Amino acid sequence: MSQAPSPASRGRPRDPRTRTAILTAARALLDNGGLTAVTIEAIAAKAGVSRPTIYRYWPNAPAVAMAAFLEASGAPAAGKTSRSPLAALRAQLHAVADAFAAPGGRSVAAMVAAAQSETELAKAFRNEFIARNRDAARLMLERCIAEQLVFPPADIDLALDLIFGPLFYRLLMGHAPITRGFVDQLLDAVVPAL
Amino acid sequence: MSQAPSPASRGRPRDPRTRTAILTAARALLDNGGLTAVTIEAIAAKAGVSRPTIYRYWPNAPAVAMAAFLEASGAPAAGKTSRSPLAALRAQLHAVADAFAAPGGRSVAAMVAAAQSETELAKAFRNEFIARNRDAARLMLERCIAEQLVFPPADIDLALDLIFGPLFYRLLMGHAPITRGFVDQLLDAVVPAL
Amino acid sequence: MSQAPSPASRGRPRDPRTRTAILTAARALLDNGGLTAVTIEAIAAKAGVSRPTIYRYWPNAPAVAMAAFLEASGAPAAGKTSRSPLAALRAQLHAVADAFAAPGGRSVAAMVAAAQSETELAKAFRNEFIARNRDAARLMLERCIAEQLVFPPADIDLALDLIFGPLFYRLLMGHAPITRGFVDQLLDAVVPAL
Amino acid sequence: MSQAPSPASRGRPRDPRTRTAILTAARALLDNGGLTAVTIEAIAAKAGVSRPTIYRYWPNAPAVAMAAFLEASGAPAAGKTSRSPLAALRAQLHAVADAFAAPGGRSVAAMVAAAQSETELAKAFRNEFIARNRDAARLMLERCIAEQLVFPPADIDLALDLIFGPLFYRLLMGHAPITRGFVDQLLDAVVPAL
DNA sequence: CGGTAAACGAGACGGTACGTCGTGTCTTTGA
DNA sequence: TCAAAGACACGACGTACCGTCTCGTTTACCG
Repeated sequence: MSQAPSPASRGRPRDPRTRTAILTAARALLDNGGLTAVTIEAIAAKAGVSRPTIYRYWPNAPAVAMAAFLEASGAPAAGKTSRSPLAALRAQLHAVADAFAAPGGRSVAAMVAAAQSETELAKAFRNEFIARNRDAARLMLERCIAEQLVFPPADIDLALDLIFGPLFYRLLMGHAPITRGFVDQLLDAVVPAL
Repeated sequence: MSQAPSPASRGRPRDPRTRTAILTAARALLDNGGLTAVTIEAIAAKAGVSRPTIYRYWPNAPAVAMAAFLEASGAPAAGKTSRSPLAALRAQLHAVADAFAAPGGRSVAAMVAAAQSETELAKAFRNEFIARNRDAARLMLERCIAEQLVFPPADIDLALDLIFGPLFYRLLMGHAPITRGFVDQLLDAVVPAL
Repeated sequence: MSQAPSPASRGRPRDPRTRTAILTAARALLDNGGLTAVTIEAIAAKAGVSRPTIYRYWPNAPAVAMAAFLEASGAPAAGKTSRSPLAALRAQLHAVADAFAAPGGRSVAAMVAAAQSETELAKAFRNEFIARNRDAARLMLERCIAEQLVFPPADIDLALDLIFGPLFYRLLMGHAPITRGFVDQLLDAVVPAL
Repeated sequence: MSQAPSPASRGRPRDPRTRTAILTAARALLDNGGLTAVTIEAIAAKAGVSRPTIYRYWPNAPAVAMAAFLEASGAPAAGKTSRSPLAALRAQLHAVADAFAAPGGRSVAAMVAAAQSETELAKAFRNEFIARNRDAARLMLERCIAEQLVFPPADIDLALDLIFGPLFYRLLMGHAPITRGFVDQLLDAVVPAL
């Protein structure tokens, strides 16, 4: 009966604990059980939240899983700037390798899989997780170039593909383990190629 | 009361058309709709076969999909031996790139995804599809080494990871297209690194 | 600590248009779609009113429907006193028959149905709608008796049951139409029986 | 792979206990709780049957309730033929009155209500329950006429409306109890009117 | 005239039930 | 013995309303 031109929030505000509870539950389910365990039903039960509430936040189960995954996989530990950029890059990739090798690494693979069926998820995964890793590595590479530790490559994106490609390849195929030694070999082979 | 227990087949033999019909239907569903479209229900309807029959051949839907995929992705076209092994390797990878870029490439990604949740599928995919590609490439590489076209690398499997990794990386992330130019750049960077 | 609970209104008075809007919307939904279409959600949307507001007026959806129905089914048109009371009674029942036969008649049936599950509604329906019709007819009957047009029946309530019973029976069972001819036959049979 | 022109049943036959279990559970829920208690969920739980199974038999909850009701309200006890047909009619109506007055009478009202929203249910209720009662009464009436106990009425269906209408009217409105005395009064008024 | 109390809209939230889909198993009949 | 048809329990889906609540805003009255 009266108008409602309020610019900012209208209605009852969302309880911030709801969102957190959902994502925490989803993350836990993802870590055990993998992607198929992340059902709306299970999340609702574990988070103590009703199913419709989850749908108020995300459109379906994989979307929740992706959100939980991205939230959890925060910013990659920033390489210490004190070290040489080449050492920093190596350290950074070691961190990625560790993450992939750890039980949580299965989640990464699961999210890659999930991103195959829905464009929205693919975009989110690419723009958040993938871009995050690439950007960090790109920064290091550019510092190396600036300090003339490596020869400027024709295409820095190709260089990033050369570095990350084999890592994900091993993660997803599982034909060989992802060790620190593997990362070292990888860098030793790629860096001179630039 | 019962006669000779014929050592081989007992009772009504399996109609070979059944198996074919199932795989054909599964393949069709995989190509449109992707992995989620490959349901036992849909296969049964499309193949004109009952659901229990499918279960008599495979344990679940992803397994049928994988079988259909592997059956369809036959042996990679053998590189002409007349050419230089390096050119043959390049030609082979061009073929892979073409396959990945084609609509069927989505199926490859789908199967990678499917292989994440079940060990059995992962093994099948690795031992058939991945190994097939790697073995073909390994053969070429070894010929190159034999003809002293490339320096013998410390680890030939690492070399294969360097080659195939970026290809799958692009396929699965979709952050950049998989062109023949990309393959050429890739080889130009990797080969001298060996 | 708390002062006089001012007997009359405190705070902002209710906007009279709110009540009207809700009842109008409920009535419209009742007429199409029937009772199941009368949901709080739909009323709120149609009336441009928030859901809690409706609950401030009535406890649940059927109650709103009943209120809307009773409000709409105003007093039965008073029979002209100039005519003979018997003719007036007949005219009155013709009006009821017309109302039942009209599309709005479905609402009557719907409210009978609604009254089955909740005592409160049953009481309201009985005391308002049923009583209204019975009282009007009783008045006419008593006039007939006073004017010695009919023999004084033992039980006037039974007489009313004899008159209204078949009408509602046909309305609710739908095994035969409710025509004016039916009303005439009904009266012709019942009146001499008294 | 082969055609299926088998005339009789194909596939696994329905377990007859399933149907019974569902109807029994529905009937129990209907008797306590009324129509709103008859939810597919509750039936499934009580009958130890899965929800989809129920949907394989009936399209929705009211339909199950109706089926349960009709199954339970078997044939009306046939009046002893040894008595006079008038006495038999009276006895039959006494039985109906008893049924209406008993707790199960609420179910009858509930089914009348349910029949208001769906044509299919209305038809079933009319053709089974209503017709059953009417036919039994019609038979008695016709015998009375044959034995010249009552004057042949112009319209026997109207006579049935006169008899059953008030009964249902009281059942549904609840403004007065349904006693045997009421039935007697009813007959005493209606029979001479014919 | 300014404080207070209620009306009101918006929307979050936990529930319950819905009707559907797909799964994997089992039980028949028929080839 | 294979195969087709279909019954069945199970689990999850995504949706619709429910009734309650917590806000922010509005509007009257009353001190």
